Amino acid sequence: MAKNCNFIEKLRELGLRPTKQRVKMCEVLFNREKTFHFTINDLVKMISEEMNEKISLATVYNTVHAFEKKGYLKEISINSDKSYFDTNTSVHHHFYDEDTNELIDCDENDIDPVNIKKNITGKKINSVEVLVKVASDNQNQKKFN
Amino acid sequence: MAKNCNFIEKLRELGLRPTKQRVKMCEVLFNREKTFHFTINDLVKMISEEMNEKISLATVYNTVHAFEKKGYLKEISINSDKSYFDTNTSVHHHFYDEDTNELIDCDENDIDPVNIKKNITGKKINSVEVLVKVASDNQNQKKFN
DNA sequence: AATCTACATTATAATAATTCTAAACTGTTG
DNA sequence: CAACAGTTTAGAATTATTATAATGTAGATT
Repeated sequence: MAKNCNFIEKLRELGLRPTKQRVKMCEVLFNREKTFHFTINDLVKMISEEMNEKISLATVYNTVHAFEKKGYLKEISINSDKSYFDTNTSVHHHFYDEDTNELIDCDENDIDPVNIKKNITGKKINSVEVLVKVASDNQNQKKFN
Repeated sequence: MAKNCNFIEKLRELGLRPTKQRVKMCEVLFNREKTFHFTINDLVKMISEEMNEKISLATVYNTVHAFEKKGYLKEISINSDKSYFDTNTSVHHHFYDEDTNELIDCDENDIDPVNIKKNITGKKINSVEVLVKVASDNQNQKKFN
């Protein structure tokens, strides 16, 4: 991504008022070489450490959800007590390391395209997500009957 | 599943003491024709309505997690504020209707097996979950730059 | 059958993530 | 620059889940 992006313009295009807080958050989230995953808590920490700024928790929630709704962030489903977000909004899948709670992007070549043969009538497919959980020790699963 | 299963025996085999509460929960969860999905809240409601019984919320959590650890329940990842569990512990995937918040089992034939070509070194794959999100209106996703 | 003990259950408190609220603030439009 | 609608904010409220500590109970031991 080019340096000094005009996030103000970008936000305006989206119909989001380019407030000080939103521009700061754009810088933290999108002014990077690589995409990354974060929780709300991570993000608050990044804002305060990298930008030396304090943005109210409620605003961080609001803004993350606004960006998500516009399609610039993706929420990732993990069995967890917290939500993970991803600045990589392209179609891709994840490994989740259950030992370290680490979330790792799958490369395009890591998983073959998922072939969905049936659809729900009257519904469109919004997303197809594969989550591969890995760990050092394997627990096996049985049926009750 | 056969009627009047001896859940007491089953629990003992698992190294779980067959307490009154656990047997009741087995009846609610496993004494059925079809597998199903539930949240903790759903389950508490089922216990009180179907069994006319009150089991402490903490016990419900404890027992669900005990059954999960033994492999008789599976937790399902959805972008959500609550955890969903599944009495169907076989490998299968899900449709999630974002309009109604309904979770629907994929049939074996709905989705081709997912081919994972790379693995994380030193880690075993514990599970592969596909979640297909569907909805009436489709929101498109873009990149920020 | 009474007793013992480790494991379970319980009500309640504590914690944690997220959303709500209502007042103060600020881009934008005219 | 005045007005207004959309935003931010601190803090309260809500919701899901876990911890605590006292009480209860299944199963073994006497």
